[in-house]
Amino acid sequence: MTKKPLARPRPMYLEMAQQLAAEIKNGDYQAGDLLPFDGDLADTYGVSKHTVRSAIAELRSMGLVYTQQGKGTLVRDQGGAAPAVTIDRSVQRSGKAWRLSDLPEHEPPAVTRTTLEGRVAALLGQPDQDAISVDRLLSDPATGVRAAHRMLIPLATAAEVPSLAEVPDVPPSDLLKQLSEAGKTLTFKEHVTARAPYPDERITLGLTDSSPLLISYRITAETRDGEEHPLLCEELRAPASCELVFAVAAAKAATQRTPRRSASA
Amino acid sequence: MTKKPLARPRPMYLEMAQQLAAEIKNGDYQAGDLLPFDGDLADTYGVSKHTVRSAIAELRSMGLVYTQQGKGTLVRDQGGAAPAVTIDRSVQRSGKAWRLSDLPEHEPPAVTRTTLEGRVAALLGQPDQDAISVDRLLSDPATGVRAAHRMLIPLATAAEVPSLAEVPDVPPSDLLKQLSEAGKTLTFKEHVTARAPYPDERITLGLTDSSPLLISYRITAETRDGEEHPLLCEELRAPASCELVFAVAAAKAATQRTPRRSASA
DNA sequence: TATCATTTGTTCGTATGTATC
DNA sequence: CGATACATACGAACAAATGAT
Repeated sequence: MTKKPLARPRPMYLEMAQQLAAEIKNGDYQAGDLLPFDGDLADTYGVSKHTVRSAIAELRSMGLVYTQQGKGTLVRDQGGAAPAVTIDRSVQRSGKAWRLSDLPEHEPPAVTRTTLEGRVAALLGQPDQDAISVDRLLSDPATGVRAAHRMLIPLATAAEVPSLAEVPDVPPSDLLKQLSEAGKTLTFKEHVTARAPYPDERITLGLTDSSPLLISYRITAETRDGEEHPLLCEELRAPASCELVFAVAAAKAATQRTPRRSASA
Repeated sequence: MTKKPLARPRPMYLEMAQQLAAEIKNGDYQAGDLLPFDGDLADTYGVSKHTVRSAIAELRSMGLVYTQQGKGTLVRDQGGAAPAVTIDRSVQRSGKAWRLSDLPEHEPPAVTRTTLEGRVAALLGQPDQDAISVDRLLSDPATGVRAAHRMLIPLATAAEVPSLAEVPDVPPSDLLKQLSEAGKTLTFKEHVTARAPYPDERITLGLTDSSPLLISYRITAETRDGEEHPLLCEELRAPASCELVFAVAAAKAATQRTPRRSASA
């Protein structure tokens, strides 16, 4: 009289999510369509509402659908074709004037003083040193997509170029101009990763679900004595509905030097 | 009798996740430590085990902890400082020889013929055209981290440079060399976004949870008649424990041209 | 404007399966 | 083998948001 565990290799909610995902990508559900509601899906699949919710949570975290309380579960407009917002991370220069393309500010920047720690400290090579932090909340007027931008000016850099610290909440390109006028040759590296947002980030960025966050650090460095010395660090946190675009520099590899310490180059 | 929309209490599980996240980042729990188990946490917080599970699911998707069935919930080794693997996406050139830094292959590449669709088709500007697809599963020997790499050679490009299609499963840098030898001037753009993995991607990439996936498209283009014509598209899918590094080109902005169509530059 | 049905969100309780020690 | 602890699944109740009446 023992129950047959059905010998299913994968959990039912994943099976269900995979099937629904296939149907969405197959076009059975068009973008903007409402998925059948919890109860109906539970009946047709012969499972409980809870299992349906787990499956839908999977679909949501995959970015295939989004849900609105009181309305239903809607299929995302995803030919996978176009991201909601394209954030251009290119750097342009004409003489000592720089041009960065950024989203418009949503609020006036907040200037604070912080201690460098974590990934930022590692990238700047200045753990436990102090820095001026300029925090901005950016917003794309067309879509309402928000992103958080933080410009970190280490005190060591401000000591070299004091004008940076006087009015730190100017556009980032102005800071680059001041560094150029101080005689520095600037290079740029971007470090990109992703993670799920923290609860407070979900609020400030206006995220409805826990879809991932793109994290990008732009390190502005000067090349001195053949070595790169980091001067500034910008941190950008944007929802994954965005796409970051980089114009990649094709460095000349005449001299074969590999100063990178990365495990896998 | 109007409703106060402001004083909304946040859901308990989010509150709990935020507090636990703060404690982890505060150092109350060290890397490798076991979190108190469901039942104890439920008692101390005065909630049900189900709510504890929701909170822990949040922490897991944030990458702060990971769980092992039968063992417990462990705190990730994350000073937030160093990513597991740094993937160098720089491009180096010496004459007509190119050098790309890639992870070692885990299996011999699989060559198939596909039709361009979705984001890749949009980036190449060739919807519904055919292409040669070379799929590789990369693996970092030190950490075991895996990544999926796909090189797409549109038939239009193969028609211009037939040698590409003859042996497509050579290292990407070899393809660049052939393009260079065909007299083409190459430029590179990377488009980076993130999303949660599909179930099959979780399997092939060996992911234990649904932490995000970094998606990067590298478009190799030639500049002809002042316009960029895409030639190749590489798709890289890597777990978010990785970090992608780009050396950003500082383009000269002497002529102010903005051919980008992006909504928010 | 207010009410109401619909649908998702959150929380509880409970039970069973399964991996680890 | 047994205890522990996470994973999955069912059922139920109420809260909150939405849209229509």
